[in-house]
Amino acid sequence: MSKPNTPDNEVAVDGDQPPENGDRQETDFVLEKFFPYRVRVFYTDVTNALSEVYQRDYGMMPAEWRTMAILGAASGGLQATEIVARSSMDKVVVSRAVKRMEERGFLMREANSADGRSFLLQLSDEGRAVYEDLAPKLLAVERKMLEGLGEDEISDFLAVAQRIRNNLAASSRKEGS
Amino acid sequence: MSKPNTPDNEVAVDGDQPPENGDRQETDFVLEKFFPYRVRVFYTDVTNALSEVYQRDYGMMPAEWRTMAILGAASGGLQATEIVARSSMDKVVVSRAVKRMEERGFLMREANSADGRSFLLQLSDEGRAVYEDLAPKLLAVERKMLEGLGEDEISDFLAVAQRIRNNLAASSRKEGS
DNA sequence: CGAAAATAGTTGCATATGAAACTAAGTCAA
DNA sequence: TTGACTTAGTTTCATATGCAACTATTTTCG
Repeated sequence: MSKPNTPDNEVAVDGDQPPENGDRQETDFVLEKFFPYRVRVFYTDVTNALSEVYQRDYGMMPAEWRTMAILGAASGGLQATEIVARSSMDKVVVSRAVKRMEERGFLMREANSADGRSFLLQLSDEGRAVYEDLAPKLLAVERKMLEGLGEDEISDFLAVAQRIRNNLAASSRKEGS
Repeated sequence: MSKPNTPDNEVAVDGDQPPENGDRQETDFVLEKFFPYRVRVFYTDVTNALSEVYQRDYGMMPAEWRTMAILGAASGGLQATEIVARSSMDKVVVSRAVKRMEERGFLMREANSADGRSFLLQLSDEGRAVYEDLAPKLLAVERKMLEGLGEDEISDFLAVAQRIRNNLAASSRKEGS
């Protein structure tokens, strides 16, 4: 398994019709070898491992946890916009996460005197307690998933991911006239 | 198991952790550096690049494209179960993708004489034409995103991803039973 | 100034999702 | 056989999602 979808120019040889489980290649597309497919499978596992924790312990959704993670690290109040920017989540998603967290008493919204359109968000005491409980657990999950991997392997991995993102950004820029 | 939404553990922050230095800021969580966060950002870009194509050209959803990818590579008819197994998608998702593709004339369902519960699925001529159009385009996207990367870099990347998955599988197995 | 454009955030709508219940068919064992 | 269990696939339901339209402010600039 080195290169994804290596085109080996194989022409379909499909003499008759097998009764079941036919598996002949007509084209050189094989989902299991397709790089994006593997990325998805990988991502699914990673993300499930995390959400299992905050879902199970506090019934939180991904957007809520991410919002909490950002607010937990901040000292003053943040605007929702900053959370959007730093979480790379949709603004609608953030809006709803904030709403739900406020309802649950995890965060407080104060009017922003500097800008009447926005609010300053910060964790409540309860929210902070949840954060202090959850953050170490999630860092433990991270540690566990990276177990046995060297620093360099991890940074290489991230570097490759970044280069791929750059490639994609470049090509979408070319089309997005 | 505990009910959802119910913290089944102490929220209290009692030091069972490494010695602190007086400061109560013990949690050092930075979302932007958190490995799973980066994986998500990466995944989002990769997946968007793909869906942009089949979405734009044929209004297909991810599940439909994946179903098509598997059927396109097969010669005989496949059961939905096989698609579930090979796509790592939920069976409900596959069921609905199949339904929609049938409605659109992309695939055909015949009764399975060997097993009355299931059906044999295969692409219609129209579906195959779409597949033959789409597969090369998506392989091109894959090529583009991997541009400038060596084979070894890619295989290292995938190997790391696999090791992480193994770590996760191992730890969930430990908790599971 | 004040009208147009931009921005923060929310909401409406149409669709996507997955867990669990369900139907139908097959398998197993006595 | 028959009745319990398993499996394939669909449906139901409750919730998640994101685009676009919306309200309410602020900014821009003629």
